[in-house]
Amino acid sequence: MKRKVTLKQIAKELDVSISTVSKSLRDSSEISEDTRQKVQAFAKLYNYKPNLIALSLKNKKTKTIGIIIPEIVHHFFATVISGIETVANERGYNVMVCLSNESFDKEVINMEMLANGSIDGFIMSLSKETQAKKDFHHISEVINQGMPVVMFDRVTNDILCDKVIIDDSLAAFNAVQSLIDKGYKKIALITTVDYVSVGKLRTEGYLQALRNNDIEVDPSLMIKIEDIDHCSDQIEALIAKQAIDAVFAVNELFAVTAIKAAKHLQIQIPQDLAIIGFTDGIISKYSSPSITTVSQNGIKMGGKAATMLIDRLEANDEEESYKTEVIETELVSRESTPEF
Amino acid sequence: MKRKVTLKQIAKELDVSISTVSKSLRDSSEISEDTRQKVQAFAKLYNYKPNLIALSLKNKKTKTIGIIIPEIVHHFFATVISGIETVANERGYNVMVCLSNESFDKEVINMEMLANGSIDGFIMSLSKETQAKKDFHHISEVINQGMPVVMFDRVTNDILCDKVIIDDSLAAFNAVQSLIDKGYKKIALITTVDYVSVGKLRTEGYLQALRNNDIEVDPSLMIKIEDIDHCSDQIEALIAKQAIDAVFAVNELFAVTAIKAAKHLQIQIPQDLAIIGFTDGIISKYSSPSITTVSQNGIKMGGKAATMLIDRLEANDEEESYKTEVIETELVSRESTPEF
DNA sequence: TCGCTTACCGAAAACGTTTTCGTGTTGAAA
DNA sequence: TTTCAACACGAAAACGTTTTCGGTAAGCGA
Repeated sequence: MKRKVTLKQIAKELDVSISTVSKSLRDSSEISEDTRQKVQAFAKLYNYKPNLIALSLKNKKTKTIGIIIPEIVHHFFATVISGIETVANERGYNVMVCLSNESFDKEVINMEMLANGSIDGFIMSLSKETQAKKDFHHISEVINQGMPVVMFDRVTNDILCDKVIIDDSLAAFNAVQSLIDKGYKKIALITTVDYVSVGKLRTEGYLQALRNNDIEVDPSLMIKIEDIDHCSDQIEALIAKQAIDAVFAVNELFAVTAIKAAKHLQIQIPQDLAIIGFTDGIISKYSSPSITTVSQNGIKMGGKAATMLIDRLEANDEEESYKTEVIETELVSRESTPEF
Repeated sequence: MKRKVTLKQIAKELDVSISTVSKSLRDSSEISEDTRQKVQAFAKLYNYKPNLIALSLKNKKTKTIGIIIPEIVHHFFATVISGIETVANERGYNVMVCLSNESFDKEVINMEMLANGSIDGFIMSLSKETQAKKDFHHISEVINQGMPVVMFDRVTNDILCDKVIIDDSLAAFNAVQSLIDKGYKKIALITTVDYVSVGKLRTEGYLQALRNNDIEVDPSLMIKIEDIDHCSDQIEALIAKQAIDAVFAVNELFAVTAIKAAKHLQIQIPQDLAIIGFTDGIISKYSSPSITTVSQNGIKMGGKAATMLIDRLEANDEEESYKTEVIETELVSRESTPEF
C-alpha cells in the first residue's frame, strides 16, 4: 500500500525545497530546465496529484456544487441532477447531493452542513414542508454569507437569487387549451394541495384556460391530493362520475393512477376519456396507453442552473443582477389523447 | 454580506489566542469558566461554525463518500443512492455523486478526481464499458492507496473489496421456476449482451431452471439486446412467434416493451402470455398491466453498502477481510402473471 | 577588481483548524 | 521566605498547497 505522495516528500527525496517542487510542476520560469525535468519525472513516476483539500483551503474554492432536492427517487429530479452533473463536469466541478426528503429540518441541516466550506454554491429545489412553512431563513443566510444560490422548479419569490423554472401556468394552460380545441368540455383536474408552488400554478393555468373559453368551472371536477401514496380511491371516485370527458393531471403519478382507475371502471382511453399529465417521465412513456404529457426537460433545467451558478462563481464583477430563466415546455402527444 | 467568522477573528476580537478560542469552544478544562463562557457567547452571536475543509485537511478525513454509478436517470440506481444517503447522513457523512454514463474513461477520470483527497471512500457500480474492457486498474489503484471501495450490483471478481450484490442467478432461477410451476413450458428470455455481469448471471439462472425441469433450451427463444433504445422490433419479432407462453426479461424495460409488443399483436396478458421482469421500478408498478418482477431493494443495497464502507473507515484494526453481502430478492406478483 | 544584472532557488506566510508543550502567575504548604 | 503544584493561557507545529520575497552565486561590463 503506497500512500499518496506529497510535495514535501518529493522535495525531501530530491533534496530541494518544497517551493522548487511546486514551481517545477507548474512550469515556472524561475526553475532551471534541469531541475524542472528531474522533478517532473519523479512526480510522474510516483504519480503525484495535488491534494484537492489543501488547494480548496488555500484558494477558498472547492470546485464543488451542492445540490439539495426533496428526493432522488423521482424521475424529474434525477434528470435535473444529470443535467447539472454534465455541465459541472465540463467546467471542472463536482457535485455533492443532499436529500431533504421533503423535510424542512433536513433541508436546513444539509444547507448548514454544506455551507461550512464544503461547496462553492447551491442548486436547490424547495421541500414541500419548506414551502408550507414559508420559512427561508436558512437560504437567505447562506446568500448573505456570499454564497450564490440557484433555485429551480420549486422556487419562492421571498428569496432573491437566480432561478430556473418553467412557466407552469402557461404550460398547463396550453395543455388544457389543446383539450378544449379537440372539443372536450368536461375537463377534470387532479392537482396537489395549494402550498406546492408548481401545483398551484398549474391549477391556475387550468382555470385560466376554462375561463378563456367560457367554460364554467365546476369545483366538483377538481380534486386536490394530499397524500400521493393513497390517491387511487379519490381519483377513481372522480372518474366514476360519468360527467367528465377529459382529465388534466399535474403530475404523471396522478395521470397514471387515473388511467388505472379508468381501466378498472371499463372506461376506454382515449375514446371515452382523454388524459394529459405533467412531467415527461418514465411512466408516461411506458404506460399503456402511453400518456400525453407536458415535458419539462429536466436535463436542460439542470444544465441551465449549473451554468448560471458557475458563471456567477467565476464572474469577477461582484454585483450582477439576479435572473430567472424560463425553460420552454412541450406537449408530447401520446396514446392517452386522440390524434385530432 | 457578513462572511463566515474564523477562530482567528474571534481571537483578535476578544484579545485572546487562537488556541484559547478553540479550546473554549471544545469545552476544554484548561480554560477558565469565565473565558470559556465569554468565547462561547461571542461565537454563538457570530454564528461560528468550524470550516470543514480545514478540518478535513487536518484530520485527513473528509467525512464524504464518493459514489460512482453508470447513470442516475434510472430507478434502481436512484434508490441505491437514496439508501446510501440515508445511512451516510445518519453517521455524519455526505455524498459526492459522479456519473460515468457507462463510459470507461469517465469512470476513470471521476475516480482519479475524487481520489485526490475529496473523499474517504468509494461506493461504485461498474460501467458497461468497464465491464466489457475488463480494465480495473483505476480501482485497484485507489485501493492500493488505502482508500476503501465497496462495489454493488455490477461487480467483478478481479477486484478484492467489499461487495453488495443480489444473487442474480438464483433470483432469475426462482422467477423462471415459478413460471414452470404454473405450467408454462415455452418460456422466452430477453436478456442483455453477455458482458453485462448481471445480465449474464440472470441468463444462467434461466437456463438452470429449464434444465432442472428437463425443458429443452431453445436458442431461438432467447434474444440478447444490445441497444436498449431500439429493442422493440427485436422483441416484437420474438413474441410474434406463437410458440411461447411466457417471457422472462432481465430488466423492466425489456418487460414493458414486451407488454407493448404483445398488445400490439393483440395478445392478452396474462391469459395468452405471462411476463416476469427484473428490478422493481416505477415502470413495473404503474404499467398496465402491472408487471410481476424480481424486486432488488435498492434502498437496502445502498444502505448496506454505506454501512460496510463507513464501518471500514472507522475501524481501527486495519486488516479485516473483505465481505460480499447478498441482499435477498423477492418475487413481487402483479397482473402480468396469473394468480395461480 | 568592483558593481550590477540575471538565473536559480529557498524561507516563510497564508488558508483554518487542533493539539502538544511551554510558560507565567497564583496560592498554599513547608 | 522559599518551593511547588495547580491553573490559565499562548506559541508553534502540523495538514498540503501556492506565492511572494529575499538571497546567493555566476556572469559580465567597466
